[in-house]
Amino acid sequence: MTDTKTSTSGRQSYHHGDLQQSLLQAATEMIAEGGTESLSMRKLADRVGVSRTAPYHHFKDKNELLCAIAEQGFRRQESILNRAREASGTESLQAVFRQYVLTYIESAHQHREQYDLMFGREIWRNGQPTASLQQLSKESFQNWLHWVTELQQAGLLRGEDPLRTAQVTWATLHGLCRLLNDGIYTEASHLQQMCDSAIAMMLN
Amino acid sequence: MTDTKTSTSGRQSYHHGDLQQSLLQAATEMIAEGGTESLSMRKLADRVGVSRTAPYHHFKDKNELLCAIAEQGFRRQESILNRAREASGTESLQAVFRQYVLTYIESAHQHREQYDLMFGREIWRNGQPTASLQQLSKESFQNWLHWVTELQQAGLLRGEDPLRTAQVTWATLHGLCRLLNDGIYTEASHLQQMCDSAIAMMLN
DNA sequence: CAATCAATCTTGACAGTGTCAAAATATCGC
DNA sequence: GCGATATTTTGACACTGTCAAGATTGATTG
Repeated sequence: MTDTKTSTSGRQSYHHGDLQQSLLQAATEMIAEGGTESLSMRKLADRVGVSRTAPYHHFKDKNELLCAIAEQGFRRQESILNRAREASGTESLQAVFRQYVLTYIESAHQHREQYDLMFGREIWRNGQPTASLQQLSKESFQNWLHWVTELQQAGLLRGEDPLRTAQVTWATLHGLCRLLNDGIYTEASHLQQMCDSAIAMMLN
Repeated sequence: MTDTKTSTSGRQSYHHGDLQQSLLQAATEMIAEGGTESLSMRKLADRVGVSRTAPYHHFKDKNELLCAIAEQGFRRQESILNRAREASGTESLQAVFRQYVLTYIESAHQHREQYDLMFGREIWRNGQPTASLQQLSKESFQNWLHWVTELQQAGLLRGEDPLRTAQVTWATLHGLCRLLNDGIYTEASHLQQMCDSAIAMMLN
């Protein structure tokens, strides 16, 4: 009768047509608005216009849904890092590095709730990270490790053991993100200054 | 009739006698065992041997209870820092600083769940931090800032603006704690190496 | 086209949660 | 001993995640 199926707007047939994708999108929005805690499976189902338990045919768990959303975040991070590494030929390494740090933290701040989800206890402690999420996050760090190794060899970054250096520098970025996101001890307005201070600490 | 009141062991009278303290203690234990999420007001009441809503006469909220527990954590941190600063006269500054970093991270790891509570979203984002908790955490950072300023003046730490330096160095510590606690990208067995790597980055 | 089958969605149900209101009980100041 | 006050309890409500069983549809065959 009416147009339904893959159309993202009109749904009144029994089968939604594209529930999985709609769920992901709506859930991402809800998390962005009010954090993981404001996302309940029931409200989500309501928002998409479907019954409470319908989502369970596309995601085994709430946990699995959250993992899927976290994965998207890791993919965004990956693309940010890749863009930076690609630009490494054109500009000065230090400028590229600084830009990356800024972009990383700004992106984490812009998608703060998703960032919290990516590294928060909700997934990594309470729930269980999906196999694919684990792999993705591992690859993400491997990417960082590779770049840090290069930057070290180029004489830009301090430190000896590349692995330790990668861990510590990343911990610094991560710590800053968390502090900014949670508003502890820091204010968002000081972002640039703190970044520069952090970079100065890491540089050779 | 029977001995009750302030006695911490025997309770069978209507009035518990020392509920507030017992609640705090039991809640701390439960959190240490299974994290914030495994602590429910009802289970807590059960554990202390009291009815579901009794705790609400001593803590307005679950939030307030959590804040009280977080406060204890801040007090422990404060004493760790104070001990370090007191020892600054006897030993070499660098050795004292290294010892502090190690102790901080080890303590955060030992009381990981409480540490997550102290800086996690549960309190600082979902709930609302108590006025006293806010003050305590602010003082905690002020303490750190003071020491960092001293260490900078003594030529031990890098950086220019003491505030930025304090923020960034602390973010590094905090980031390491979180990674260790959540087991992301790091293993607890590398703790010492990572600490030394981090310290090398901060030193002048 | 008709019949079967698998995918998809819904309704009903259960145990668990935080927390409010009203009632019960004990302790303390007089 | 009596009344005020502090403390604890029972009942109730709305909300959560998720399981089991039934209803509805679209796809696949004969």
